[in-house]
Amino acid sequence: MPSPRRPTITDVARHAGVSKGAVSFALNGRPGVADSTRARILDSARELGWVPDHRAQALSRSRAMAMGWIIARPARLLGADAFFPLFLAGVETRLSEVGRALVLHVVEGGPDAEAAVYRRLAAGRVDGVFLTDLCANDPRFDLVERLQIPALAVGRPCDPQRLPWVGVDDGTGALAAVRHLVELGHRRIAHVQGVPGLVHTTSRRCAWETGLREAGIPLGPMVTGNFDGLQGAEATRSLLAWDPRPTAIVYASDLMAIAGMQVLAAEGIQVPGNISVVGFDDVAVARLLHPPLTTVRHDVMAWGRAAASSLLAITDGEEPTTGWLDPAELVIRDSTAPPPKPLHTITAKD
Amino acid sequence: MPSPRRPTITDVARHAGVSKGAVSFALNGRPGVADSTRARILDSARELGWVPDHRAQALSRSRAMAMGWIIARPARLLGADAFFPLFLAGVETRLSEVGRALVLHVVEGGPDAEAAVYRRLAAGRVDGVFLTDLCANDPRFDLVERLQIPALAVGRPCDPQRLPWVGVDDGTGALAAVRHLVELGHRRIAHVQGVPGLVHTTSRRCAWETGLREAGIPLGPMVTGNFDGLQGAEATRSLLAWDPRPTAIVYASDLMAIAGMQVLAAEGIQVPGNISVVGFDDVAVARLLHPPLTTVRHDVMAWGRAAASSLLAITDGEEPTTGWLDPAELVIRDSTAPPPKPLHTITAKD
DNA sequence: TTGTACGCGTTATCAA
DNA sequence: TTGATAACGCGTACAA
Repeated sequence: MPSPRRPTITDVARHAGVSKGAVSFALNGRPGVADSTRARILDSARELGWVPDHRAQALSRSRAMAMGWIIARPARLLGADAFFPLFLAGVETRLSEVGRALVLHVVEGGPDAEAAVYRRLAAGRVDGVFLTDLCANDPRFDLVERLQIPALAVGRPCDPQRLPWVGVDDGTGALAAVRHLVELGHRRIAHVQGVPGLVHTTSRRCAWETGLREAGIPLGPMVTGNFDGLQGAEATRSLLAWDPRPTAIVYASDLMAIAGMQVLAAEGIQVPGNISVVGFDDVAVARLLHPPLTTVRHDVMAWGRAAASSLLAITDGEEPTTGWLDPAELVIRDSTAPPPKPLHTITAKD
Repeated sequence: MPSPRRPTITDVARHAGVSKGAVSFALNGRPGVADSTRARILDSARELGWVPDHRAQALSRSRAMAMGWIIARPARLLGADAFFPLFLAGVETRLSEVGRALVLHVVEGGPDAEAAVYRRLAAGRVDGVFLTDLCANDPRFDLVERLQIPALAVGRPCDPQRLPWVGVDDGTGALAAVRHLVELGHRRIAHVQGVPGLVHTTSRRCAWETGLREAGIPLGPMVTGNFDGLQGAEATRSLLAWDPRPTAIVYASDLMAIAGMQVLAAEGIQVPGNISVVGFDDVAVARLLHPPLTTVRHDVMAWGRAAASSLLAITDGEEPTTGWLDPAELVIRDSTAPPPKPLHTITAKD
């Protein structure tokens, strides 16, 4: 059996008795082809089972029909990341609608390795890139400019003029969390922040500070966690050593909060009876915990969709939508409650 | 400022004073070019900052230099999936090593929409595809054959002759879980299975049945869950209504187990005091729960790496590694313990 | 509508 | 052995 070579546009042209150009016009729905001819061409294409060759199309259109996302992070951490799969799902659904693919790269090994991947992608592999995990003085801003590759920042860059961006204001949600705790009567509210340097770590911490300040509460203890939850456990233990001990802890991620709750449970500290806990992300298990976790939700899939739309606009030469999407919002469940003692120390019942 | 057009191979050739062909030979490290000439060409390329255009390379080599992974599942579920991010990370690290990209598609909307995406990818967008979420009589086997696109099954297909495959034997781990419970003295061991039809759902359930049979225990109650954890809660409630009530539950996923534990906690049932719980996957939070979850771990990243290696071999015309990787293994933590009552009801001191 | 040059790297052919 | 030349892959776009 001879290997049935995939039909090319030439085969379709011959079959329909027209030229290559006519086929191209007909299939891209452009004027200049008589209706009857167009119908004949479409029939031929269907009959032969012709599908445009992606490589040829990419070359002649000078477009890769794909977007790139480079994640510079130890691959193992992706398993514990709340943002990654949902953002990806959002991006993907949007790109699929217009026949674009997502080219994904996970790169470990420092800025040089990362830059090398950007260079590879810029050489016609993708039409644009998403920049996630923004940090202060992000070197990728220079990089994409030098590489002349369209880019979209996911989150608000420190210099928002430099690049189009789409962000979810997580500060609003974090502030709502602190206000919620203040309303419940908490005066000693600690914070476990995320990886230092990332803009969302900063924005969440600043929101926490703002919340305390507007309530006239001195800044409470703050410790630093990281991507996985393990640091959340350690951070929690160090907070418990504080004197006076915090009555509430605002974590920068659900995973750290979950790890923290385990430490509290192991120490015999009731949540929310003795200490209130707030997470961030609203991961799938958050509502399944005991107690269900009060947390801050952001619609990450919608974020992904919006980011994809913006990047598509950029690469298509249109004006991209840029700025904030719906802000993150507080989801109150059962891990927050009034603090154990009436208010402050004045009722020195201790 | 004139837009500094990216240099082409012709520019390099002119700069080095040789022909296009010579440049191509030199840069691909092939014989037929004098060492001095080769060095001159490489210098020119470096000086001009030339990087081969991916689109042109793909067209002339008739290779996309990318692999495809089509996930036919509601995008929203990716956020709660334990397999997806880790498998992806494993695939990605391997593909990156050889300069290949991963083209990802999430598709909702039934078999037709799915088939359409395979057709698109087969038209030169990728060189091969991963087939995950295998099910009995999987229609994709015919599809990839008809499309003549190299494919690798992730997991053991029902007909393992049909396609190269790489799997992790989760039955071994599930069986170990049941044996562990039997050794602890459990005689009423329930199972919450995953999405019906998937091969791993079947293999886990069969392992549970085998474990019970070899212990001489009649098959206990079994209920069906799904991808997200919510069904795990409902399933657990229905198991609690069983009489006599199970003393242990083996869940087909950690997420369902976590949801189940919340139900148990809400009902005032101690874990593991009253009921033992076993999960599956060993997600990041499993060890962070209270109590830490006994579960079955499979190295999903290694699975991804191995799958990528096999698919690369296939597309490179080599003999792919196929078959089982290291089996899943039981991780005993604190959610399992002897049942509350001595043995059965008869105290049959076998 | 047709014919054909073009995009750009690869490779077969052939001359030196 | 070295290297130039030209055909090739396949869809697009413009002149005719």
